[in-house]
Amino acid sequence: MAELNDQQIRRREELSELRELGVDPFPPMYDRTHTSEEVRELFDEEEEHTVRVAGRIMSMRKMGKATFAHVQDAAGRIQVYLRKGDIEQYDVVKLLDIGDIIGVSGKVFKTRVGEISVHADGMEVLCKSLAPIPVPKETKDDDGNVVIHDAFKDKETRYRQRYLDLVVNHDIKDVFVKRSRIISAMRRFFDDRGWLEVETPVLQPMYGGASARPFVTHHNTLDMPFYLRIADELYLKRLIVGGFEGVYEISKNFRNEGMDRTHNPEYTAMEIYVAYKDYNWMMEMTEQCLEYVCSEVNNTTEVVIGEHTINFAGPYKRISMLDAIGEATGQDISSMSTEELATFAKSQGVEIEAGMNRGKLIDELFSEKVEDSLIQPTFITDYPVELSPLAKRHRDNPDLTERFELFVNGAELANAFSELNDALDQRARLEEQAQHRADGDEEAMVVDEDFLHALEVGLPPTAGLGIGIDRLVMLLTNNSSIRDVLFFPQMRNA
RNA sequence: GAUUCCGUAGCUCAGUCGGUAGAGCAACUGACUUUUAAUCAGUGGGUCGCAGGUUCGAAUCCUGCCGGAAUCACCA
Repeated sequence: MAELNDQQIRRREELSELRELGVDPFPPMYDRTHTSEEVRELFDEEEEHTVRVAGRIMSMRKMGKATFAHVQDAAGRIQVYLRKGDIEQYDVVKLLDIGDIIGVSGKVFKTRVGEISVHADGMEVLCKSLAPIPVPKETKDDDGNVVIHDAFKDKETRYRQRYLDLVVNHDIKDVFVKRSRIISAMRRFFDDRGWLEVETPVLQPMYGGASARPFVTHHNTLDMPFYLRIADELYLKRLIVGGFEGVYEISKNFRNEGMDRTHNPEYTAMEIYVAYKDYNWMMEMTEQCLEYVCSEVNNTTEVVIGEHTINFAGPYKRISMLDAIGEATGQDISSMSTEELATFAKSQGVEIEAGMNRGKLIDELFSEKVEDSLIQPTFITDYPVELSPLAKRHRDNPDLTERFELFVNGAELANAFSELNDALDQRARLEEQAQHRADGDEEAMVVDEDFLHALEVGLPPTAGLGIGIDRLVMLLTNNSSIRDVLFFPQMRNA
């Protein structure tokens, strides 16, 4: 442990002094009757109310024989008034610090300046805080807005010590509460339709369902490698093979790739598979789901992000990938040869590398020319087959797949397709992936024989959808960094 | 991976032209029984991210490294 600073030393001394006064600085429980919010609601000029509140001291004004302190609980803050004579051992009050957790019993009253407070007749230390916390102070300006002085805003410390961030910057709790509500609203939406929430392996002997590099670990007893899942797609489809007709999983996935403001090595995805449905049906379901979730958590389908107001009310614009590129470039690329496409892509500012296939070129063109402009929710449909090894070929064009991605605010939010259930086609496509892998593409998929066997047993027509939960939370809470919607974002060792 | 910026007391920050470290809050001592950025008087607290270099002298200039942020690239 690092050397103690003067404040840590002092607090340890106070701990001993408390014990000498016969005070247990870490008692096992406190019988709280009201939250800070309930106390404020309870106040009545006519009738006197007695309450027991508890929380962390966030500010303190000691005045010799009386002390005012603000105590913070999950609901907010309440001022307590501790006066010598009213409290059995006022010496204990003198030993209190900002950060200590206390319980206070007493009568609810209003101070001279009108703040509802608790006039203590008893005070118990519930946890002596041994490490000082940042102490921003709040004032109100002439318009009544809260002004925070010396805010605790160092991003690194806030991410590394999120508990401090949550204590001090209590507003940020709202983001995480909303995150929780988003997930539970989505869960409610699926449960109401009779689809089953399931759990599939995080540790997988063979990874699949996406193109990404995995984290590898090792099982000692079995003496074999395991991979942390990059997706749960192949397991969920096995469950549809098994006869479930609607399954979903809210899944932590792990991808051993770059980190930036939209990527964290572990992140949350929701994947759902529904039998006898196709991607057209899935687009409607996605619209309904997002509209529902958004209005449940924000009481409106509109979200303001930067300079844009995004509306999650359906229906969303639908346009095929090739048409979207056509609109953006004024050029119909659907009948171009791969060579023509490469030349055209280059003319549009795409960096061309040797070995880029038709699908890759189209994808690059799309990223370069279209993606950023997709602000309102937009379904981009019918991706090239090379880009979509797990998606069913399009009913009208075997070079394309029945796939869509949903773009919002210039970024991908969801990915879905009519699932490929032709086992022989799936084998051919995975073998092609394996060839890419052999050629050095570390993100290409591997051939999963058991998954192929499941398809041979038979997967009914099925629609599947994946939604990036972190990105959805970012959109609905107006945050531009994934780190701001994760309690504990991954950080390099300090 | 590239570029730019940042790293000084527990927190927020200042530190000029290179001359040996400052403020507010927090802490400590004293006064104060309705304060609320409490007030008043006083005190202590620093490996200036780390390691080198230049210099009589480095928080300051140079190089490398560590950590962070932003932008870009990569990532269907």
